[in-house]
Amino acid sequence: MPDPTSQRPIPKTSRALPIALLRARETVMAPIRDMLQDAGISEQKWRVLRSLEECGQIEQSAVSRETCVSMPSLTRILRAMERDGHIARKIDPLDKRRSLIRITAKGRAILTANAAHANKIYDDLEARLGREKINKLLDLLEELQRH
Amino acid sequence: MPDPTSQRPIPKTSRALPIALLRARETVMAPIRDMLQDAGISEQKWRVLRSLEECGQIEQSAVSRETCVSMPSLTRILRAMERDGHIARKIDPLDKRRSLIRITAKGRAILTANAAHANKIYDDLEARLGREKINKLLDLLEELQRH
DNA sequence: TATTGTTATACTCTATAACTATA
DNA sequence: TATAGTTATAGAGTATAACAATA
Repeated sequence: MPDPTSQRPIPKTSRALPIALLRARETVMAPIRDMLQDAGISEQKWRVLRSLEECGQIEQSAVSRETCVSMPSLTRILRAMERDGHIARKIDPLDKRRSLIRITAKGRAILTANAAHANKIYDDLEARLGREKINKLLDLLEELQRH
Repeated sequence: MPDPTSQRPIPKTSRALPIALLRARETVMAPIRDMLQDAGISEQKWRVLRSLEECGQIEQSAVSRETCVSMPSLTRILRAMERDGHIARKIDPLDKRRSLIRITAKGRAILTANAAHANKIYDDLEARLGREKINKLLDLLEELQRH
């Protein structure tokens, strides 16, 4: 008897998690991209600011994990953000290989300057899908992370 | 009184849909990336094959929408896939601006060659999160698309 | 005039591996 | 030896706009 897994049909793309997650993200990101474009900040930098605001001072590898940006990309991005005064870094005194990153007041100002717009986008989404479903979706996505 | 939306705190990144969707996708994609690497096929080409298998012969703009690949990128990708015999194209006789794309037997062979492995990855995920939760997640993602 | 797809440009991200400094 | 981060390289993606062919 052949391996049953090789006989199962390939699922519809709408029922394949990687594609479904990508499409959903593209949908949700569309208005946010417009916002970030106006603000002159890339998606990746926005995620860095959001993660640092949330986590406080963390090492660069942690920023990489939080933001899903590769370390080589992050090196370049943080260099630009430090030059622009949006983040600051210091060497970890306990382990001089480590670089500790934190958001600056100027970086935080970018978040607050766009908070109202970001909330408006979120409210529009909530009005379309409903708060309960969005929360359920976020719960499931978080659970997927933990596994 | 100030706009109340500007006073609301920025949500945790784990409760922000764009970031949560990205992280979830990175988690799910990790084993699939290994599979595709072994198969020598890019993520984008894999999505093209999956979408064509599902939709039959469709025009290039539709491939772009289905796969979330921009038209300029798709032009390059389809050129390579046509060269490799994985897809075929013909001009739409009813509208000669349109390019109709379909998967070839050789392209379909890539899907079937990796179906067992892909199913194994899916089964592992299902074992961790549970079929019910995965289906609920897919339902919510599909609903997000429709809105 | 509008639309489909291509091309060109400049920029960014990725993957990978080699490298430096530190542990 | 192992780890954190940097650098270098090649490949590929994006956004944008200009363009050709067709409608």
